[in-house]
Amino acid sequence: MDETLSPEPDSDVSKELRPETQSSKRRKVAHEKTVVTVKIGANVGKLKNEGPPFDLWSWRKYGQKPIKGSPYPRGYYRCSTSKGCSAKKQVERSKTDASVLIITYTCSHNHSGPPDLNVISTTQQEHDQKQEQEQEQEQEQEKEQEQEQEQEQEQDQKQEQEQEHRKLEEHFHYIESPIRSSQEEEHIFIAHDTSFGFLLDEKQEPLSLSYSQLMSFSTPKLSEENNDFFDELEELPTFSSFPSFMRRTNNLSFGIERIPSVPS
DNA sequence: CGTTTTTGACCTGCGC
DNA sequence: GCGCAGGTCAAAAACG
Repeated sequence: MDETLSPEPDSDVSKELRPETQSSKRRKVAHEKTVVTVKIGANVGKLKNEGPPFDLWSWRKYGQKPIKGSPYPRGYYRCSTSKGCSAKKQVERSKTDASVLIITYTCSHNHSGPPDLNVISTTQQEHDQKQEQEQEQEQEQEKEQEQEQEQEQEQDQKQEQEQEHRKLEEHFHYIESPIRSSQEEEHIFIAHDTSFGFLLDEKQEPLSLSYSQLMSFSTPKLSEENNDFFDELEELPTFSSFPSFMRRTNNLSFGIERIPSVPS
């Protein structure tokens, strides 16, 4: 409003704009910071706009900024499930690996959790194994991408729905590893997935995490063909589109039929 | 019509 | 003290 347009030199003005005094803690103190690294396959490109709402939360995008050193911009999302919810998340692509999405969650939800969430706890064994697998997969990532691009067109959607189930369990790994980049608690969830764009089935069994983790875990989805697409546009996909369908239907059956409107 | 996305501008924190 | 980068807000546009 006026304040924004004509900010007075006085520092008081800024406070009026942000009654929550977040201005001071905005950068310094981030309540709970959870970093989620999601590895996605090229398959995701299929479901252009809708990925599986892992977290089942509704996110509203409120900003986007190009990040220094990264070819991809960072998207800022806010929880729209509840008005007073201060949960936020930042979604950006790894500068080195376009197939890796880095989602940073801040603050927790004030309201009750999403409808259905199955709980699974990742064991340390998995944790270790995943880390090793991760490294291997990273190397294979490039190969996979090429292969997937071809396969994705051939694969049948119906089959995917069934296969997804298994794939999720096999390929989707969430690794929680505490990292100390700051004083806050940070966890890294690394999700290896070669075909995730369907876990939101009615079954909802595939994606399972400890509730507290899932609480802030969301699944972004790529749009379009991915790499090329982003390379050109240099922008992140907006995975926050699922809120709309979420609210309307219970079964979360989003448009698998949705065909990427990518110019052939 | 209501909600969400987009986009530019503004503000704050940090480093030099 | 200045400049840079990141983060948020708000108005307009787009979409369902």
